[in-house]
Amino acid sequence: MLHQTITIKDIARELNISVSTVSRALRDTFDVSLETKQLVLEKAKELNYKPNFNARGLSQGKTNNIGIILPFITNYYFSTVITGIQKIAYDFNYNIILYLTNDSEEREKLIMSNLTLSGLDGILISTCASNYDHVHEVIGKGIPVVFFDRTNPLEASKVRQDDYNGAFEATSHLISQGFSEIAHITGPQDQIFTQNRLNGYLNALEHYGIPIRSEWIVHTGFSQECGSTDLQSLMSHCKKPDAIFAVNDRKAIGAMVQLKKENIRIGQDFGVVGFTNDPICTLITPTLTTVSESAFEIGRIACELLLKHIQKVNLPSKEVILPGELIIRESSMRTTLVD
Amino acid sequence: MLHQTITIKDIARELNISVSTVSRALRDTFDVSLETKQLVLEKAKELNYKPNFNARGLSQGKTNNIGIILPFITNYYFSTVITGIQKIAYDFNYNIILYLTNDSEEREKLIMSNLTLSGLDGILISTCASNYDHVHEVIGKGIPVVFFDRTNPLEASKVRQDDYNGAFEATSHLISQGFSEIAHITGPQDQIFTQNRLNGYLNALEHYGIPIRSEWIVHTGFSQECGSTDLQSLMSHCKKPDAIFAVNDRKAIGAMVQLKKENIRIGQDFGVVGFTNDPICTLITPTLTTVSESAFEIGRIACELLLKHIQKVNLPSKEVILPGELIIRESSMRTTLVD
DNA sequence: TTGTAAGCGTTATCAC
DNA sequence: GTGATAACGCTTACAA
Repeated sequence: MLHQTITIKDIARELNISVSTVSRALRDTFDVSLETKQLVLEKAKELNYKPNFNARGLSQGKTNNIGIILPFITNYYFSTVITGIQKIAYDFNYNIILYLTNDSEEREKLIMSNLTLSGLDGILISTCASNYDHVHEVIGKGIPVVFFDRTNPLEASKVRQDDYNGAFEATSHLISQGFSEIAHITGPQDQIFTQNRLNGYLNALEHYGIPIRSEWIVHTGFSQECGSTDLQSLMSHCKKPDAIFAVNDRKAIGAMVQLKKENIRIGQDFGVVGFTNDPICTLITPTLTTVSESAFEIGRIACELLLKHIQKVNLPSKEVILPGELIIRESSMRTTLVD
Repeated sequence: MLHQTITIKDIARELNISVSTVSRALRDTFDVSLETKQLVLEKAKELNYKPNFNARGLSQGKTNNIGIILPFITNYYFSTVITGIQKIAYDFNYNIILYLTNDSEEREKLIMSNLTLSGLDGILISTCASNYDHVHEVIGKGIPVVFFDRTNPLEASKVRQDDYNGAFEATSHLISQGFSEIAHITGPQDQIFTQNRLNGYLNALEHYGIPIRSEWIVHTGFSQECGSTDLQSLMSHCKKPDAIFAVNDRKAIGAMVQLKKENIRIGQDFGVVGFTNDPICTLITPTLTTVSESAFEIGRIACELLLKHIQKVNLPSKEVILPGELIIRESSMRTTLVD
């Protein structure tokens, strides 16, 4: 009795009707009598019938699987996005299949090219790549793709936060607190969201008539460790900054760790602002000012959009930009009481 | 040309051979000549052939998909476990499909019963349930299941950390630091890992001849907020503890937040130890003493074990217990310099 | 070593 | 409304 699964054939046989009728009844099509439909559903329940998705997929050309491709899941932002995606997917009876690129462009391309495309109805991707042939190929095969978080110049649907305005507000806030030597520590230059945050920073400085110093813009990685080393290298210049705007909270925290080591009073003497609103912001001392990203919403909206594309083949692509919100905490307040 | 996919038929036609030969060549079976194999592989590459996993799954009765069922992914521990699982799965050409239960037993059962079992070769689960009929049903159908993290009394393969010893060491450490009024804040009583940590705590007290006070054992939820409220309620007793061992780092941190509010000096006057070794432990002030869990390893080993079960039908089940390691930081050190 | 044909569980296209 | 039957792409006896 091991591995013996119930199929529509079994239902058909027991009910003395044809498989096509059973199939129709189960799918609730219009051309089946209410009576037989009842009978079939009852019998299906009785036998504990579960549809075989491989067979269904093979004959319909769809699978109810969507792929998620992203760099990591071990941070607040991405894991929350996935939770949002999962919610919608689950509600609409889609499975999500997870692929991690480790922020490696090579790996991302490998995954995409090996992708069992026949097994995926659509793809949600936060790309770490700097060119997009591999995405083109997939789109060319008619598989809908929706980008989230990290964006790109392709003609495709995208869901992301408003990086430019968030960065503009963050920088403006530092200026309003009286900081004027503001550095920016960020990630690789080839990411568009990185560029947007940089532009927000630059335009805020410009807007307030503060000179821009290119040596105060540091491009390294996204990790906390990079935040620490970035700060170190900034402090080695003869002219030192009195505040930093970091591309994300992890780097901001890395910088704070280093500032503490150098006995610089965060808030009072040195302003720090991050980006993301990782829950950790409220746990560290001092608490970290940041720009909130609606991670769950981004996941939710991206998934909804993808499902629409899956349902309707030539749906025009669409870009959704969610506003962030500046959340002011101790790390940027001159009046903070550091404990 | 949209959605037009290359099948083995195309390869067969172009090469003037039969589909079965193509199939054999692609699967690298022994009964095909080296020559034709070469030809087929070349042509496959040329046409950019990608196998259809639905078809393959349907005919072989396997899918190369494994399901992961767990409460959340938005914390360090689970997201790291998944990363470990993903690594192995990817290396062996398996996809992982993610299901989140939100720590709801009802939801877990719903997911399991709706599971497109035909679409899954095996399941990795961190169950939040207190009875296991739903798991039995799946195992009964011959789908291999490996439990990770949270354990249970079923006859099945399991991979988990050594909760008992970790808790024993954590508590012993507090005692060795001179704390003697040690409370334990933990999760729901029906989880076995919770019970194990509780037992470790109890036996350590016993071992050092310290009386056990049942009012100092608080069962609530696993969240940080619960940690704060637990501490509050402990401090409302006339006899107050001078240390806590928390079931996880989140609750420990919640307790620390509350201790700070009450102006109690953590480390010097009040010892705190957590469990997990979330990276946040090193970022908060004071840094948090904890028991490390090998999250990535647990994922890796669980996945390897599952793949073995998938390959070999009647592999005897096996329980792997990974040791934790006490990591001593400021929160439990009487000599700590709190900044 | 290769080819033929049946079969995996569904859905879809016809007839009736 | 219902029932044959072909098809989806692949694997796998069995034959040659």
